[in-house]
Amino acid sequence: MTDEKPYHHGDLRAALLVAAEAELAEKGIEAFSLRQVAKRAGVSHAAPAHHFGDANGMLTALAAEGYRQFRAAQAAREAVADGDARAQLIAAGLGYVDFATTRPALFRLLFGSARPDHNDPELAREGHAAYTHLSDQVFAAGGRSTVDEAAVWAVAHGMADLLAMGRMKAIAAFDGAQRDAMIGAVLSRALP
Amino acid sequence: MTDEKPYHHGDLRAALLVAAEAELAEKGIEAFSLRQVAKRAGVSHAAPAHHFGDANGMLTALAAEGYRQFRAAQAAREAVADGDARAQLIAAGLGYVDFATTRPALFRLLFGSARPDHNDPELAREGHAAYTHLSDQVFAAGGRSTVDEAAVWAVAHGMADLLAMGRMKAIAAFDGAQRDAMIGAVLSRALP
DNA sequence: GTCACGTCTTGTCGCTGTCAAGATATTATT
DNA sequence: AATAATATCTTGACAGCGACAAGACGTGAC
Repeated sequence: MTDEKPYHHGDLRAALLVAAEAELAEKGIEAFSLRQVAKRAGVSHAAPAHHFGDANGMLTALAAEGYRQFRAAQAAREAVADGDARAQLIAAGLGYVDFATTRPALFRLLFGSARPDHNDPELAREGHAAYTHLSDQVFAAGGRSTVDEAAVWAVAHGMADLLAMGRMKAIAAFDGAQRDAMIGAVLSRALP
Repeated sequence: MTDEKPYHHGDLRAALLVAAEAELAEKGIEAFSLRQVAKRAGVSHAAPAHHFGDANGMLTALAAEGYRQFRAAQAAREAVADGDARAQLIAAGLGYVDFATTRPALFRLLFGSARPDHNDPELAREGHAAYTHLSDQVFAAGGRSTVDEAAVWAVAHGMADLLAMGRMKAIAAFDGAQRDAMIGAVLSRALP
């Protein structure tokens, strides 16, 4: 670690993002406070402004990081799944749900908040990469139309969102292999 | 209308809910302000407290009203659809999406916000009624398992959420009958 | 060694939600 | 009918918030 503290405080931008994710996970997006993030990182309340502009800028940067974690969650499932295209698609869907249930506040930041600026170049790039990954897998697994794409995405996203919000109790009641099997069964229907 | 103005100002509770819905639709839930709602209704900033307790209490009452509109949107589609159980289920799904796209902020209040208190008796009752309606239709249309229920709900909710947030551009690009046909095709896959 | 620049702090502003206290209008009691 | 009790609404205050301005501080360039 040679370039760890290039300036006064260290790599404050990265430290603020870590603090922001923790704050978001604890309080939820509707109680997210920029000043609390600054306090958690041990800096003054105006320090974040220089790195992110304003609070939405900080959430935009956090969302970009969130998309990387989102794709990592899918990659983790794909790595332990069978190699055929259909199994890989199911794995990606399970990773989609994994991310939503283990990091619900971050998931809502990505898909259910108006605060991140999705026109920001970095965020747009990460979001597009996530979409492209799913889309590619749909076509690799035999999908041929926009409807195929929409169906797979809708199923994965719907389960992810409902489980993240604690609404789908019929499935949330299970865990482990049973739960994966149920989610996989639902995902399977999207692509005939 | 004999009992329209039983007290000082009139039926302030109802007037506040109307103002709150307008405010929510214009500003979104993340910029929702109780004081702005009071100003819109022409009362002091502390007037809402007596009727709703606090801001979350007001959003709880608004969410209960939202669930009634949610079911009304489904009923409107069902009324003009064929009578067989499967067509009725598709219609309910189309109504689900209609509500999300025509009232996105209210939809997010119901399904994507931590602010309404879902343990509130009225809200719990309305939410349960909405769930029961969809569940009944799934079984009427031949569904037999928890997976059938989850699949239909996930598809409808996923499309609704993604369209409400403006994410599913492939389908948002269409409108009218074409759009209904695509959404209906996606819904159809959930129940084999 | 001095200057310019990037980084962070302090202080201030208007706005927010909540609480306390008081004013006003309706209803109940006698 | 007069008075008491209660429900409704207003005013005023408080701490916390995001944003902005000004200044202090450390770093690197020349």
